[in-house]
This record gives sequence, structure tokens and C-alpha cells, in this order.
Amino acid sequence: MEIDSNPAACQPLLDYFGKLIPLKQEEKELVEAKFHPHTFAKKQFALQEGKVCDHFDFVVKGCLRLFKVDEKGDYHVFQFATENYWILDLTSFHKRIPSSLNIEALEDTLVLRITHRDLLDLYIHAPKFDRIFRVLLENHFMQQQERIGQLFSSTAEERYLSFLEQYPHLFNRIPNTQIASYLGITPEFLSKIRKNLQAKG
Amino acid sequence: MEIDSNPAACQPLLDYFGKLIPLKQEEKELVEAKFHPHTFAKKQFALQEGKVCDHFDFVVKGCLRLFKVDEKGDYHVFQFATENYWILDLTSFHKRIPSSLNIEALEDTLVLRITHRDLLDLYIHAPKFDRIFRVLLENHFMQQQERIGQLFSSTAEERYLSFLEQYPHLFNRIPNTQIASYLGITPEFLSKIRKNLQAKG
DNA sequence: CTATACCCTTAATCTAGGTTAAGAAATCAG
DNA sequence: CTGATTTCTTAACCTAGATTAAGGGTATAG
Repeated sequence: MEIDSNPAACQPLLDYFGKLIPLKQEEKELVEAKFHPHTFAKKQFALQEGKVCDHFDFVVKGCLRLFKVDEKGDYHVFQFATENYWILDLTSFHKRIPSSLNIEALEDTLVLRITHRDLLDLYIHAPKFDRIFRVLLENHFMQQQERIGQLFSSTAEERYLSFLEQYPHLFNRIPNTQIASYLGITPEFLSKIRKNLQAKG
Repeated sequence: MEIDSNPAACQPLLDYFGKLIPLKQEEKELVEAKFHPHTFAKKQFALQEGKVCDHFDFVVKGCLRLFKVDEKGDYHVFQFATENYWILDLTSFHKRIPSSLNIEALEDTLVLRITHRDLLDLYIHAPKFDRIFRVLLENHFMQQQERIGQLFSSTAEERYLSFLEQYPHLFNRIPNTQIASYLGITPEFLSKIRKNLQAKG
């Protein structure tokens, strides 16, 4: 693993915020004070079912998955997070209740992490972040709604194709088992889909 | 239809906001200035596919549904909104693009409506609303995530039962066709489920 | 009061996707 | 380099839920 976890490495996050709304110097310093780097080796968990999710993570490098294990023991991926994405269990984070989800590194990963306490603090000292996190949440919400729409009215093949379109940087980076789990199908069926598609063009 | 659309009738909304974060007098006045009552007769559309959604609606009385019509002509309900719920197509609203969704009244309905322009204005004049709408969005997001989880790992019968639990005020208020459409199944299959459940207890 | 539209149910048949099992290929740890 | 774990594929069979069709019930508008 070659990950630079130099504590001054908040730049990607400052860039990200700056694109949403320009930050003043003091706001930048607040970000540097409140967000801390954290690394995870491949297969390491960033959140384990049953624990309260006390952190809001911004991925600088690598890839994480947010997933649930159901009563039958099947895995379901809610979300992948690569560079410049956010990941957490929002429900556990806000309600301060044990999470029913897990977050696991699919690659060696570096995140910038803020705790619940520090985020509230950030909101108080710099209300601009109320707006930033509102916008960020709006974006997440839209993506989720799109996904519900697809689960309702598209076949697994259609969903696979639109996954390839929407996440071209991901499909050759993570195993097909994970993609299947994101699409809500079995790896066997994804394999069948891929074979069919190949037969076409 | 017996709906009081007296323009001073912002009280339910003020109550709603006040429960999240106490409002100052001037903020209350801003709410009264920016939100306007609007009524819809049963079956009337509050938003039509193809138009930009320019309004954020708070339901005071009645019931609306947010739904999509897919390529095959099938209907899929994303959300019902009754008293004290919000409804809009967030994607169209924020991106200012034509909506692919519809909103229709299932009962005679009264909403308090704010336009896109006025909401931005509200954020500028009273940053507290950045926070309020962030919290509101967090709540919506959590509900949606719960729903994705269910679509992944629960059978239609389980989803029906949890719908009954989660929305006890709704199931005897709207037709089963609508509930089926919310659950992502056909009315015929819902009928079968209800029969099975009756056979049990 | 009636007619029309909507709503609910049943039953037969069909299909997208799951399950089980098993082997081949690729990746990884020591 | 080598054994072990993970991943991918194929194929036979199975099931939740869709589709089609049809009859009866119930609002509701005129």
C-alpha cells in the first residue's frame, strides 16, 4: 500500500468544497482542523454492523462499499465510494443508533473523516456548511431516487448497462460479484447477462 | 370539497418548522410571505411530466402521490404525501430540468407552496433554513434508503406488512392499486397476498 | 337512478431471475 | 513457486411474481 496520509493533505476536500461554494481562509482552516486522514487496508471494515456510525467520510483515494447483510445471509451493496465520494450510514449517524450496515474497503483506501461531534461544531462555527451539506445531500438523494426508479422498471440487463455507463471507472476495478450485489442480482445471473450481451455486440 | 385556503393558514407549517428549530418572529413572517396556499381537486395534477418542477410543497390536508410512468406504460409510486409531508421532484427542482415524474392528488388537497426562486431567497435572508431543509432532506434520505433495502431483501408480502405498519393511516385511505404500485407489484399479486394473509390470521 | 368508470378478486399460464452444483481461471499469501 | 482462497462461468431445475382474461363490486357524475 502506497497511501500518503500526510495530515496536511486536505487539499482534495478543500477543492471539492470550493467547487460547491468558495470558502474563506478561516473556513479552510476549520476544515483542516476538523477532518482527519484515516487509512484502511483492503478488506478492512470502516464500519461494522451494530456499532453507531460516528463518522462522515470523504474518499481521497481507493474504494469502499456500503452494504447490508440480510436475514438469509445475502449481501446487498447500497453504494460504492471512490475518489471524491462520501460514505457513511446516515441513519445511524443522525439518529445515533446502532447501524444495520457495514462499510468495507475494496482497495487500500484513504479517507478524510469528520466525527459527529465535530460536524455539529462545524455547522455552528461556519453555517456555510449547513448549505454545503444540504447540497451534498440533495445530490445523494437524486442518485438514490434514480436507483429506485430503475429497480422498479428496468430489467437486470438494463440496469447493468446503465451501471457501465454511469460508473465507467468502476467496472474494471471491482469484481463482478460486487457489481451483481449492487444491481440486486446473483453473480450467476450477471454472468448470463454478460454472455448474452457478448452474443449481441 | 371543504378546504380552508385562508392565506393566514401557515400555522401547520410554522408548527412543523418550530419542532425542528425554534423560529424568530421575523423568520415566521418570512415563511408567511414566501409560502402560498394551493388547492388541488382529486385527480388533479400538481406536476406533469415534461415540465420543470418549480415548487416545493408541504401538505396541510389531503394526499398526493409522486409517480413515474415507464416505457411500458406501467405506473410506479415513489412516495405518498399526506398531512405534514413534503412532495416535489427534487431532481427537476434543483437541476431546473424537465421532470420525468408526475404528482397527482388522490384526495382534495391543500398544500403550502414555495417556488424555487423564493426558496433561494429564503436561504439568503434566513440561513437557518439551510439547516432546516438539510434536516428535512436527511429524513427523506433515510426513508429512501430503508426502501431500497426492502426492495433488495424482502418479499412482496413482507413489504406489504411493513407498509401497513409504517403507514397505518394510509392503507384504508387509498385504493389497493396505489399500494401495489408503491410496493412494486401488480394489483393481482397484492390481492393474492391479502388472501394468503387472511388464511393465516 | 342509472350508467360508466374504477376497483377487487380468482385462476391459468408464463418468465425473469434464483438455486444448486461443479469445474476452470485468476489472484493472493507465505 | 505453490497451495489456498476468491472469482467467473455453465447448465439443470425451481419459484416469486407478471400476464391475461374474465366476472363481480362499488363509487360517482350527470
